[in-house]
Amino acid sequence: MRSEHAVPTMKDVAKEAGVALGTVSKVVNGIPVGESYRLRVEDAIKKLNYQVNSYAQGLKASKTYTVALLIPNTEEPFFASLVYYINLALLKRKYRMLLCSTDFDSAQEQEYVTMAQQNKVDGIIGLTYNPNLQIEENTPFVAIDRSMGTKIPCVASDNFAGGQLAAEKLADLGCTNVAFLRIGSSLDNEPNKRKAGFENGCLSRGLSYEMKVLDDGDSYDEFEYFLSEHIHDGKLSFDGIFCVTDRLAYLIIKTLHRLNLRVPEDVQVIGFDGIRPFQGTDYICSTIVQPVPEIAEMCVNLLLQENISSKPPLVCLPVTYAYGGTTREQDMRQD
Amino acid sequence: MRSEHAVPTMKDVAKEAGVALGTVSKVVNGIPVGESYRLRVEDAIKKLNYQVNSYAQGLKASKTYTVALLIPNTEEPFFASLVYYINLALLKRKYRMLLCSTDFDSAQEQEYVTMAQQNKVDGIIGLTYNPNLQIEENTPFVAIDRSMGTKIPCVASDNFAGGQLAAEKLADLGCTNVAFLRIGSSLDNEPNKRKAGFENGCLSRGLSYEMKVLDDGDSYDEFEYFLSEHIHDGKLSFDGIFCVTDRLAYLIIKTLHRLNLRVPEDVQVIGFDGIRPFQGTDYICSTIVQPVPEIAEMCVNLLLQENISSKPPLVCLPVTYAYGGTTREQDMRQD
DNA sequence: ATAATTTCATGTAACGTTTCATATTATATT
DNA sequence: AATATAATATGAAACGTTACATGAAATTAT
Repeated sequence: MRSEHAVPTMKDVAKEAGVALGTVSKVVNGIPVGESYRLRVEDAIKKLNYQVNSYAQGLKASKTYTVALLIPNTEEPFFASLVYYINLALLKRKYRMLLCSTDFDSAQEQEYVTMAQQNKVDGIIGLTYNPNLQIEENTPFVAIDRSMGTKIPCVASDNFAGGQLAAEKLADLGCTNVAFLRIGSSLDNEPNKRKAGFENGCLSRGLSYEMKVLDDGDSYDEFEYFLSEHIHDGKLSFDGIFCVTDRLAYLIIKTLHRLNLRVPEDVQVIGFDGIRPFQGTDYICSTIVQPVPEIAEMCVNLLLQENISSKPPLVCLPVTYAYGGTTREQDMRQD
Repeated sequence: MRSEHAVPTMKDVAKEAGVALGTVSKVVNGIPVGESYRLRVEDAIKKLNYQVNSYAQGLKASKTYTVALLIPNTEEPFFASLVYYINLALLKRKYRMLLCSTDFDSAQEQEYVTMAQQNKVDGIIGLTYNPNLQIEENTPFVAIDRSMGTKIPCVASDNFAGGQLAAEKLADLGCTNVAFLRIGSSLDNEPNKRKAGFENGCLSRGLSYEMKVLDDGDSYDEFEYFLSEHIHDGKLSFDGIFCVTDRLAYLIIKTLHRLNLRVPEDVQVIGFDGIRPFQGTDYICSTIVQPVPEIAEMCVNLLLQENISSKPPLVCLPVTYAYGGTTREQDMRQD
């Protein structure tokens, strides 16, 4: 006994329309077919409410139309934004996304790469921290923010230029004595170029600067010590701070308030990423904005394009500066 | 000519191990098989680096092990959190997620439901706003935050209790004259019960209260007018405000600052959702926290469970209160 | 009017699994 | 020792699609 809700197949459509199986396939795939045949098939499709079975297609084509995205989590705003735009770029091309959140865990990253290959994804986009991730030769891979050898293209913001831009902005805003604060992975990744860019900018603009760089395991408290050591008579010796991320900037601003320093009156702060709370129009702090939609589009483009020969090893996309209340451009304008 | 990188199939494994196809299938699926056979197959699998083709499995089983998630976007913190935990709950069960961001657009919601069914997903979890969404009978569906008829289970926080809790907290914190602010869809959805709960709490605690409810299309500015109308001699007539979401609370707090009112000194504010900026430990405001991990787990459970008979029409999960700097529990403790 | 050519629908094979009826081997029973 | 029974490996069929070789019909050329 056939189930009452048996899902119709091409065979059913062919029988209903009185045509051959192959003809139905052609109509479904938009391949030209005699007018009368097309109409009959289209009617039958509507009548039976037929929908193609993408699994059978996938089996036949040995293509899955699925791309895995490896990302530490999907809650931090920058990652959430990447997830959103990459998913969008994939859906636009009729691809779907297998979302793998790795929680910054190397073992889990490897596990997901293996799993992704088991699920026979057509490719992987990865923002990963595992320095010796094993990727199968025949699985297309695009990395975000970290070069993983010449065979794998890497997409990132122009982090060096971003660091430089931050220094230049602080100089334009009247700073003379600035600090660079960083916490996070010391892997050789693209975001770590922000430091060199900032240094470069400080030198070319004659800013005196100090660096405080913490590692992944270090305690955030060291920043508080660092800052309080630079307070004399209630005044901070820096008039500008560049934080490696908006996240850090957010925490530093809180710390500065605890230390009875006002932002931006006593010290101006610039972050990096371009986070806007609740998808609003305002940035959480003055910041160097990463072009997330463009990064997403570029990743998907590189991953799915066929002409492998032309894949560049590193694509750096331009960043911009945005005011977010923690700098003093108003004062500048009043001049 | 066979490609050099031909992907190995069960057939290849069977030949390599010198056993039948069905035996390989059993080993792969963990079905007991003679010791010597198992070992030979396992060796062959390792040697050929065989991985099952989930598309062939899907075709045979007419199961896709894919669940579509319909959600307005993946960037707003509450949604991002749902995406994260639902994805996690699905991966735990070897399911994958087809992420569909609808941008609050009814037409797009319908489009995605249709597309999800074309992709032959095993079910759909949806946080949707389209009041007359067409869902196929045989596609399992679980709704979040909005009842969609008796056949479709709905999972939500206990919004009524949350509203009540907010009123009680404000009363405990010494408020006597409070306001409820809401903006958003006027659909008959679960979150809109926060208002009734709050009202109920105010009545039982003898708080005098006022409500300002705006619709989706309305301008946020009306809140600013509303608040400024209640300022006399620089003092706000409310000493407590309950905002329907943390997002609104965030905006209202900014507005209060613009109106030269201090939070929590002049007026205490409680939000709803439990948003923590940058996945930190601190909440963005004092708030009623939604149990997102539990909501996610419940959705997946309900969607994938076989015994259809026992599906409850509405599951309300308990909320909690969390301090987030915009209320004055310190003052209470100092008593 | 017949032959040559083009056009296009047909239907079978194949994609890589799982399942199930059958065949084979090992074990227990008389 | 010979048969009955249990245990288990085998391999063909089927899932729904696409691609391709085949053949039928229509068109053009002679």
